[in-house]
Amino acid sequence: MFRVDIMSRIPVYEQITGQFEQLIRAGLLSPKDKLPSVRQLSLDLSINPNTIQKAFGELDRRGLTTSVPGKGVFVSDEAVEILKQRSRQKMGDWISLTKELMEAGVSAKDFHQSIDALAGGEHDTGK
Amino acid sequence: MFRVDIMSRIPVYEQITGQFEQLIRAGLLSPKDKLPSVRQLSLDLSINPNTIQKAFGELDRRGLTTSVPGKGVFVSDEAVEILKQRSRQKMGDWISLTKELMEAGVSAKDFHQSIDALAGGEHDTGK
Amino acid sequence: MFRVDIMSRIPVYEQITGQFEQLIRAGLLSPKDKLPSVRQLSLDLSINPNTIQKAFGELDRRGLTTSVPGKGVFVSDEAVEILKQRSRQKMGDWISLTKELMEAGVSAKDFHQSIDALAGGEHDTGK
Amino acid sequence: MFRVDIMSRIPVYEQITGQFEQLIRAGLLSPKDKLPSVRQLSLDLSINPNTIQKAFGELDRRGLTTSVPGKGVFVSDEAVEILKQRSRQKMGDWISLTKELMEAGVSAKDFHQSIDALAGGEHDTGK
DNA sequence: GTGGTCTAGACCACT
DNA sequence: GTGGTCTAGACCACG
Repeated sequence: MFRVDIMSRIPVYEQITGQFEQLIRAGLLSPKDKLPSVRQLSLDLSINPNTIQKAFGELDRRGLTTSVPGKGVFVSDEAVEILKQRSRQKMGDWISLTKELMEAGVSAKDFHQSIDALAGGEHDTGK
Repeated sequence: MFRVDIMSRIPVYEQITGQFEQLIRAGLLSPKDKLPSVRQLSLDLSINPNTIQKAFGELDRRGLTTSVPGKGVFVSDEAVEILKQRSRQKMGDWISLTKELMEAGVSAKDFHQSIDALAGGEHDTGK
Repeated sequence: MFRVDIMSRIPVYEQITGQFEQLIRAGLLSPKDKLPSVRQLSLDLSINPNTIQKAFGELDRRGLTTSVPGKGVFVSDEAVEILKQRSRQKMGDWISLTKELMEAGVSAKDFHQSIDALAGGEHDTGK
Repeated sequence: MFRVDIMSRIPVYEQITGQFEQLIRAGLLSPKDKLPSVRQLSLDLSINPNTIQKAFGELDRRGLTTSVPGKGVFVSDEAVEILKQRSRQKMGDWISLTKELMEAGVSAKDFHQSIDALAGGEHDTGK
């Protein structure tokens, strides 16, 4: 279920937090669900427990999880809302940036092509 | 040649820097060309000299112009290159951000629609 | 805590930014610390709020502070690192320039004397 | 008399102008003296004539030489004065930079050591 | 209360 | 004439 690439440039703990966020967004992990224990995940991924701990700390700091000492780490009630909120924020940033680039001369066509390229070319250019 | 909208929510001095950047990008203003004087532009646009000064200071800071006290403000030799460089940078940011949003579940179709909306609405949404 | 010399030929706003940089370098002002408000500092130094504003804008531009409208101006998390980075950069420039001057015939002895002169005279030579 | 390093990062034409400046500074080349011809220098250094031409163009642009079509390139009367002027300018820059670094916490001792290192250690630290 | 922007009018140093 | 700085006083949006 989890994949961690030791060789990647992006920190391992971020790879972990990222995947948990995906699971929550997809509804595979819901509020009050329990995350795997630090020890267990550490063994499964062959990753230093400290790194797992750091990832969990990040999730906590972002309000996505709640740590209950002695019991485990649980998805917070507001997790879904927080993720939505963050997406809205980023979408706002994306719109601002797109506007700026348009003023700098980038055409709508350029954007459409880039998007198709990023999406894996599952959309034909003819529109 | 210049248009300033005093009612816009975007600061007047930014409107001015923006238009000068456009002129340089379009080649209507080339390296070593002289910009209008602070006082002259102030009169033409009915804008306080201080505001023009702030705009020119911005252009200077960005390396697009060189101010020579007592002589005037001139387009720098590197202006065009700097603008290109900045566009490249921003395009890179845009791609990263788009990728992130795709991972968060935004579909290619959503992006295509947003782009068409942004390309269609020429005027400021602000105010 | 602050001293501003209105008679100095170096602009007041630069004197202010300089002193804040000193405070940060000395650790008397740490990341997330709040700077005095524009109005308060304006009263304390008997300096026009606009001038303080300009100084704060400079600090912001340099990444040393973060302005939060309605709340205040705060030392940024990266401030210390930025100052260190800038010193490294300037030291590199200094070495290049010194090499160049040596090639142009300036002797090591000349440099030693200049340094002692600069280190001895604490006050501004200006005016 | 001339040495050009093809592998160096600094452009060949700059290496050439640099060496001519040295000769003028040292008095080995005086006002009204004739520089070697483009063809001759090209053969001696095994360098493309265009590169030599570019170097000579630079010297002309800087006012150090005067090209007389059909006769040759001659050291200008003002060459020595221009070089002195440039050194004064650079020395001013050096002083400003040194002051700045001192304010940023670099001690006089640090500077003395750097200078000795750059000069090749021909000056003992004991002072 | 905070920071941010703008106007009006003034002075300086430099060319 | 030019750019650069400063003062005085005002208004806005935000928290």
